[in-house]
Amino acid sequence: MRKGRNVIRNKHNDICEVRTVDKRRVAAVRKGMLTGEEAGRLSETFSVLADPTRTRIIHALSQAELCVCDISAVIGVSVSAISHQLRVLRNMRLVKFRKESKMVYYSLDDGHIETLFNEGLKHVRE
Amino acid sequence: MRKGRNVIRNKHNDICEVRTVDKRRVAAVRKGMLTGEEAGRLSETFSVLADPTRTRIIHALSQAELCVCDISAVIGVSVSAISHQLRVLRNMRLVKFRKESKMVYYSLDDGHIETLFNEGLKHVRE
DNA sequence: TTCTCACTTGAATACTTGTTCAAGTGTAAC
DNA sequence: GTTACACTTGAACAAGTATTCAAGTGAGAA
Repeated sequence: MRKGRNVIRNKHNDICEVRTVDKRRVAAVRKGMLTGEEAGRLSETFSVLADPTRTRIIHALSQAELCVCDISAVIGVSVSAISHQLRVLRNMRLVKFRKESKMVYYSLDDGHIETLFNEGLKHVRE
Repeated sequence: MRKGRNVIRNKHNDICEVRTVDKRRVAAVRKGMLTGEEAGRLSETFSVLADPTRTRIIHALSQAELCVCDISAVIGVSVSAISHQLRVLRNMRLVKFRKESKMVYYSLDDGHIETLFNEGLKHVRE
């Protein structure tokens, strides 16, 4: 049985437009809810894989350690664009690199992201 | 042993700036590479979870079937914004809905996405 | 030293995206 | 009929992002 509608107030103490329909259910779900910070970090993690260039970089590096220009050749995107994306991946500590004279070799530095990638691939391939 | 640098040509038959360093490795990786379409669908899938509002909606719906205004109340985002995001989730067939008079009840319609969500959460919580 | 090469970086541009606001739909109550 | 309500939708705006281009770095070859 559904409870009556209730007007609630937000933190600014304004009249809140939101009306809850099922107070009990809302309270229960809200209790188990992600914190704003958790939701933020979670979506940030998924954002890394939300770009086709980055997914392809990660996929390529899951197969072999590669230098920047070889990643560029494999994926068919300019060296500059790859370098920019590698910086994103570096900042998130998802790849590591090794310098050998002029060359810079990149490889994956996070097992989780590979798991996530493969889980996503499974979903796409049904 | 590193092979010599090679200038390759792209599909437009222009001289391509990209030089491969290790032809064999590049060829091998390229062979197992994702197609452009696969990479696109993969990153599209991850894009769904790349927004905190959507991750919270999915998390909420993984706990209970909820109407729009209750989702709004749980998450603390306007009904309109929630509705827009629900459309995205509907278009990707990740949620289903059920109408009961004036109310619309949403619930998850894809087990894969819950798996992906939980895998991501595991990563975030270490 | 000078030159080339592999890569990085900053600025600019074009594109995408999330939220708000206002208007609109359809159902139920009055 | 009118009103209230739950939700949807389109337009507009702001914020974020991926790529390109040009310049810069630093290591090794000449």
